[in-house]
Amino acid sequence: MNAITNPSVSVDIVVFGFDGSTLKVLLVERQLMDDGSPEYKLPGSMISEEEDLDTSAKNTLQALTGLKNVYLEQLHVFSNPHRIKSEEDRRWIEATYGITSKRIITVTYFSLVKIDQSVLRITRQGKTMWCNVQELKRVSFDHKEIILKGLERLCSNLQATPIAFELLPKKFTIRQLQNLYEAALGIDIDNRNFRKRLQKFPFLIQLEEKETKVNHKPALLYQFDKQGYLQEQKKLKRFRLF
Amino acid sequence: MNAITNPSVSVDIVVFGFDGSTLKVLLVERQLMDDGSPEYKLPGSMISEEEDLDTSAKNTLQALTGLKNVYLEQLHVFSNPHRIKSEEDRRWIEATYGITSKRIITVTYFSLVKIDQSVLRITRQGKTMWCNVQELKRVSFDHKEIILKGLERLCSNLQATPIAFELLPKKFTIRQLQNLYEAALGIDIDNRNFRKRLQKFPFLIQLEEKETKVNHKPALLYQFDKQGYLQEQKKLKRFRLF
DNA sequence: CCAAAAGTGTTCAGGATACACCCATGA
DNA sequence: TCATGGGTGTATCCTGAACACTTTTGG
Repeated sequence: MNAITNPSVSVDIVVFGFDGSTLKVLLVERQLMDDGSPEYKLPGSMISEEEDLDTSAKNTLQALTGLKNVYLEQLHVFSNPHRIKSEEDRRWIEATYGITSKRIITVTYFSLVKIDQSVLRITRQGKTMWCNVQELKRVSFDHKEIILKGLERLCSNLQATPIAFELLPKKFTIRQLQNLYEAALGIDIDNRNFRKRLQKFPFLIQLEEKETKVNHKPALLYQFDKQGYLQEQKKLKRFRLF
Repeated sequence: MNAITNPSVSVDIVVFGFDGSTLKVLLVERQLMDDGSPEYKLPGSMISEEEDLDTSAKNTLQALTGLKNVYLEQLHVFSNPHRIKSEEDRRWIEATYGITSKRIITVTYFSLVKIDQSVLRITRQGKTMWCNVQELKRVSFDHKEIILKGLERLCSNLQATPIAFELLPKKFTIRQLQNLYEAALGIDIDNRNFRKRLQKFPFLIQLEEKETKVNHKPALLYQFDKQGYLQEQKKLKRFRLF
């Protein structure tokens, strides 16, 4: 990171991904001093004095995971003066950033990525891991609380905006979209009614292509017309996908 | 404010009030050095190292305006390294807080109060003013941008949660509630349909009392059953008021 | 008795839900 | 030819929108 570091403010990013059936969150390995057992935390870092926080979050994410051009929005500020509890956490911060300040305020970000082969290659290079959201165990600091806040945001955004397409591959099937809603919101959706609803959403482009190599009737592939959506969105009312 | 001040983080609070027909935002006077002409800003201050930010916001609001026990939630972080532009602003900050740091990150809060006689008495003691949201002129720093963010939040909260009652007096009429929605969202609502919708909302208590001293048919007064709502809210689905 | 806002019901169109069978492909 | 998930239509219910007149009070 460049130039002067602000010793009391950090950014942490909750990155969600979807592999077609389950929701994942991206964690990075934290080197522990004592025993060698690995522990995981959210990607994050102290901020530079010369960047706004959106930029800090973007740069941090790229530095730690190689991800860029991903969806990113501010989530919440966590500021409890005692949010860094353990001696171990304190020592890790000192060793990593040379900072001994007792109190660090973290501004958290909410991010979504399409998990495809290139993303898997990139994220495997760093010491990162895609963890199933249902099976989170130990995460460092108060990062579990932050992830829960991210999940809330995911649910409300899924219902208010066409954010789902940030999690799906460019070309996707209706079933994948439905699986995403079902997994994230924890609900069952009637497939026929879901398709009917999608017919009224004007920014889904049906492609000529179909799935291949599946041993059942291959599904048609679709694409989200993001350009069209961004243009119309200002003028028109809100389009709800679900 | 007590103890150590963090020189790079502040809180600013957007307080909305409703006088029965128009939406207001609370501003405090800023003493200018040069000419004596008053300028207004949002209530806010630098933070103490010993408080979480919710507490800082609460205390700041009480210190500057006398308001307490009001609705308060985190709004957004404004962090542009050049958000403090003018020399005048810089000098004001140095004179007020003794801080010369170039960059201040502000964590903003969204707040709602019921404007009644006692609130008017309290807020008139400080150098504060309730400004009509439609008629905002000069406000200091980037506070206009912050107020606009607050307005967005107000609109989405009004549609998602029963937050309207934080802006109305304890006992209110249906018409006041409708006026609030119309003013904040900038829409017209059919009164009959509005009343029908309210009948399905289980936490409105119709009182025996009526308006007095109006030279037309007096309206029945209602109260929001906040206790009941808070209890049921967890178990049940979301109640949408509008 | 007049002015002003309160309060009240019905009709209609569009959206949400529930539900069962045939189709295309790989193995 | 079988197993697997893809894709389709209809009937019913519910919700939201449009719309006009009578009632109660103060002056």
